[in-house]
Amino acid sequence: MLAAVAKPESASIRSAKAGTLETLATRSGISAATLSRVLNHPHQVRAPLRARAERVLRDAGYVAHGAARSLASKRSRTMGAIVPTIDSALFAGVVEGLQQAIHVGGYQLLLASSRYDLEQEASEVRALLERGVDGLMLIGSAHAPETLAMLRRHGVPFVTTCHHDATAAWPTIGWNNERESARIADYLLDIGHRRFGVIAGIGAGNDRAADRLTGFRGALARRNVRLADAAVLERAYSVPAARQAMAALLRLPQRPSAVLCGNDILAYGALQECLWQDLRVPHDISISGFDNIEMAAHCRPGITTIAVPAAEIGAMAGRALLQAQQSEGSELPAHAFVELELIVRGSTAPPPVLPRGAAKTRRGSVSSPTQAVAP
Amino acid sequence: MLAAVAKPESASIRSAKAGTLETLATRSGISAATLSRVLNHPHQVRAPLRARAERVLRDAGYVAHGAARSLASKRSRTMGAIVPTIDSALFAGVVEGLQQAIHVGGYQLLLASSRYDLEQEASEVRALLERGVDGLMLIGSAHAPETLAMLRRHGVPFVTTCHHDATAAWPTIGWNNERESARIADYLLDIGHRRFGVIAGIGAGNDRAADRLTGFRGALARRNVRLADAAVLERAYSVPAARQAMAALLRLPQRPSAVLCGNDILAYGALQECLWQDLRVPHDISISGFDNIEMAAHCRPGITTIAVPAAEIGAMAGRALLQAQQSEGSELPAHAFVELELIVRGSTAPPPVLPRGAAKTRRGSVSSPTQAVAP
DNA sequence: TTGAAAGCGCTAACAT
DNA sequence: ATGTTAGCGCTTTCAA
Repeated sequence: MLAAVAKPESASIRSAKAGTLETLATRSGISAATLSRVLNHPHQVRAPLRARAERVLRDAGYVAHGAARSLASKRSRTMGAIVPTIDSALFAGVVEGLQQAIHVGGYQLLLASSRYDLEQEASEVRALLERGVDGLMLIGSAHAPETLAMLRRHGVPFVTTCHHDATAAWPTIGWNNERESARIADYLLDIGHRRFGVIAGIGAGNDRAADRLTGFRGALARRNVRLADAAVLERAYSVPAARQAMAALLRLPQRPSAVLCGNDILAYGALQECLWQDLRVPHDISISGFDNIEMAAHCRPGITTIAVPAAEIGAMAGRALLQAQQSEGSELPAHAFVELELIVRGSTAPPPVLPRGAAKTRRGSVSSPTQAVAP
Repeated sequence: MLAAVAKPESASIRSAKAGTLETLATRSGISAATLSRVLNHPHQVRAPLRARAERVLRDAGYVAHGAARSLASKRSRTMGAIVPTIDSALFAGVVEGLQQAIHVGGYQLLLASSRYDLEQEASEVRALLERGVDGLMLIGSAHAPETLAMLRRHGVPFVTTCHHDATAAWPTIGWNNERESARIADYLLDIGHRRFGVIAGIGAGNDRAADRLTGFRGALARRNVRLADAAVLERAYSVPAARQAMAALLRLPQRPSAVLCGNDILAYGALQECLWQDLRVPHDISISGFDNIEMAAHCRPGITTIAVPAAEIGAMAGRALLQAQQSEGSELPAHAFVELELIVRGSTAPPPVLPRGAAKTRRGSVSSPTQAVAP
């Protein structure tokens, strides 16, 4: 079956009837300027005239012409956001929160995705700048030099989220990924683990993934726990990739008693692989995640993780951007630091007592808390 | 710490240096018209001049002013999309696919969410129309009359996805929810189930949810299987809501041997509740979903469901919208019908033989295949 | 092929 | 408080 894709009856972008302010002005006797004022600064128009104008507008079914409006007012009433991918529980939550927040200010959201590629991000920034966004939200601290240059030149207010960087020249809204992931590692160390594996996100162009890995490494190093290179795997955030990585870790001569994952997707995949191989989690092996996506709470066992308030982060970004509109050139609280919560679930427990584990321990020692995993 | 949200050094939306075509024209000796042509219709300008113009543009770091451009050309190079919520694996996938598809045409995505509210949707449609979107994607067939009226008046090309309606005056891209859900019900009937429970999405303002429920009902009716009112629950798409619903179903005097769920989130919650109550799935009870979100494949047992190619749906919508731009007023293939696949996983199996189930069967009959669940 | 000129529809000074 | 006027920066006839 063939049908037009809802084609206009007139070639014009707006139907002839729809009318411009000019049209309505001549037709109603109220000047276009007043009509415009009623739309933008209602209290500047005295009540009776305003009421009349409102009726005229409503009766005509008037819909403003955004482009003309932006051109004249230098504001698009549109905010931009660029995320690595929309198809992620974390970023979808952030975007949803952002869009709800700017919505209350009458703003719309121009959304793009960078696919974890900083060049792509730069190109999207340019595209959104061309569309005249009044503000912009980006993810993380790693950006192409060109991105920052364009942003600076245009002077568009922007914030970055899901990380924290007190030294950044712009506001950041989020948490310290390195510190938080160190926290999970510390927790596992505290309950006795000494042999670790890591399934991290791919660090290239992804500061959050890189920082989380750095956090894992740092925490272990501070407790003199060695982490072999072969026990650290970087993988794309997908369940199959994580399963494959976990399978590799399980093949290591010194099987880890705990596997730190860069996010919950990776943790979930790791968990599935263990269950598949009839390993008991957490009895045989502990697994931790990051983000606290819905699945982490609902799978069995639940995944020990760090809870990230995705929607709230987005909402904070939205409010900051909104605020930047009003306070033209004024100072704003920046670098919002978000406290995260460690959520302990069933995927982690103290390591097995390894009584018969002599074969796996280098010196056959049964309890050497600072003993590291061999390469 | 206080810091400006990346405030412009100049009050203007664009830095003084950035330059307009006019500026560049006087500065370079090439007219603004030619510069514009180089940007929009390069082949209309002879190579040498074009090359020079391109250098001028590049050296100046020229970034077009979208509003001015839209005003003059009557095209915004922007597509709109309104989904019930972004924070859903299905819609996130659709949006991601849509944005990738329009990206190849140089279009950006203006995204809004309706929160499953048709009035809200109408308001967002209006906002996007004001922003001058060149095309629009909506979800489903249920829309406020006002929504359709505005769309018609503006003549903006639009498509609706995730449903199929051959009678619609605009293109629809998707599948027949009623038919597909009937398919799942038929499958469960085929393997022997006769006592059903249903956990449906909330049908008000959500044609997909309503259609799926209709499909379940229809399939059972055609096989003369009764479905008690008490065995049909409508719930928001959330795991806790689904768990609560499943708990209610399990309390029914005639416990269902199979529970049809409106989507995978509901199925997942239902599954969790069963596991929680130490029921074996599918041995004691079968559960089915819809959408085939990632979790459905990876939980244990996996959820029997209908696979929806979310990203592909979005991409199809994007391509249709793109096509509508070029073929001004021409005919387009519409009502794309997408075939879905039934994926059988571990959450469904033939019903228990109920040998000792006399207490639960009204007439104590052991095998009455067409016997329905009592109210 | 290129340039000059006329808007696109609105907002914001500027008058009154 | 309201109307008149002058652009906003671009695209697109229209001339040359």
